[in-house]
Amino acid sequence: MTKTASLTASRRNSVDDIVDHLYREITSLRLLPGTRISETDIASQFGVSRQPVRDAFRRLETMDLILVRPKKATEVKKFSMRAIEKSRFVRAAVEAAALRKAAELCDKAGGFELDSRIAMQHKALANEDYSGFGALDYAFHKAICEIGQVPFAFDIIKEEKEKVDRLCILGLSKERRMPQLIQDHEDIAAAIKAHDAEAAVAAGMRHLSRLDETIAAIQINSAAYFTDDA
Amino acid sequence: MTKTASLTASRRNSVDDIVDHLYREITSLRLLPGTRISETDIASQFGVSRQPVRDAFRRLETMDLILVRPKKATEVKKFSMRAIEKSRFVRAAVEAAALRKAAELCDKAGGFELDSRIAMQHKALANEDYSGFGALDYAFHKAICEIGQVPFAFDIIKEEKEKVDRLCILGLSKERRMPQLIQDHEDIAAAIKAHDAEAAVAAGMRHLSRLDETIAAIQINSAAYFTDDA
DNA sequence: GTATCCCAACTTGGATACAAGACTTGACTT
DNA sequence: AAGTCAAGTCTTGTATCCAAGTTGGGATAC
Repeated sequence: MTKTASLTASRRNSVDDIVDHLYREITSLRLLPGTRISETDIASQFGVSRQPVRDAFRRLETMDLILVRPKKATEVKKFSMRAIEKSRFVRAAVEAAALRKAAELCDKAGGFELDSRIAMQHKALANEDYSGFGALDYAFHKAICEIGQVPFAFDIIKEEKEKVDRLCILGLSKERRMPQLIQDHEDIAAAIKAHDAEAAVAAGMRHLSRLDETIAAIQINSAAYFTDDA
Repeated sequence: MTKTASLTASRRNSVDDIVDHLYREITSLRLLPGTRISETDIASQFGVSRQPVRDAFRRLETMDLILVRPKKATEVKKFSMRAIEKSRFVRAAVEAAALRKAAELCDKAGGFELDSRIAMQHKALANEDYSGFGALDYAFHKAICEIGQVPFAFDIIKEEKEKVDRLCILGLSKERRMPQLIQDHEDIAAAIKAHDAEAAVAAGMRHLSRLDETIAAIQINSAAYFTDDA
């Protein structure tokens, strides 16, 4: 989650619990876009009054996860292609910048780090551990940011990635895409190790573009979960 | 503040009014970082109960503008160099991507657009209209995004720019920097019109780096408004 | 049988009362 | 005179009540 994690740690009250719970429910798609949720329902689920739930709703609202329609109802926000394109653009820009830095600054230890992460991905593929691949994918991109000495870049990538990950649950299973994604990672790692910034960026953008196809397919198959804004 | 108190609470969503008001107060630095604000105080200022103010606080909290310390107090959040660096990185990455696209796609009309905006900036400089320069600066960067056909890129640039603008009020007056900034804009426009992406990015990064000096100076002179996190 | 209209039940928004933690200030003790 | 402890007053957190608007269903008229 975006917030200041270190500070919220000392603030474990019921509001945070409700926010966390609904955040997970929504991002995991257990609560589908368009689902109506009621303050009183959530309140009784947690055994508290409406007040903490209201606070939680305000936070989720500014996080753009729910849509509060006064006097009518509150529902899980639908996907917006406009928001997705914006998110994709940010991620592409940040990832490109991180890749350039990584290609410039990568040393032997960095190269080894990338290789070992890719090896773990191969192992996950061999073990058919599809659910664990997500974390390995995150770790790979995080390693790139660290090699490029732009650790905060991963914060942004993570934020944007999470937004889209929710969407991708609707798509095909990962197992078919995994070999392709690992191959992309190998291309990226090779370019970084060769200090070839442009090749690294090109490989990174190719990697990202896989997502576009997936999203396009989902948009067609699950049109009901999308707003018709753009 | 007192003049609009009862009027703004007319028939609009009072929560939005409170958020807007506090947002302006904070970003304009009329409310300095560290200033304590109380739910009951704001409530009586607006002539409403604590409830709408609480809702507003939740929104401002997720916007990272205030820090709510339960049972203690709520205060205007201080500047964090970590957050500023992150913001700078995002902006640099997005701006670089927009500049590359703009250099690729710029046509005659786009070049004219850039030139005319720069001409307006020269005029503002001649008229010593320092306060109006800010809007012209925004417009220039927005034009770049539009030429590059990435309109949402400006949304992000604007967001990040606003965060830092609050800080820059503490710095030196713009009048000394204006000629330099306009010169930067001319370099950027020339590179875009020449379809030289790398030169455009280089000029854009040089433009952004001016901010670093300003911020460094402010950090020293106004250390009280900064957290000591980074 | 169908269409229309009204009312009841649902939703969130706002106000108020009370609870609980933290800081301040004062008096009391040493 | 100085240190310590406790009460008071500040803060935000929570519960509950009422207001206002929308929706859907049931009853009634045709």
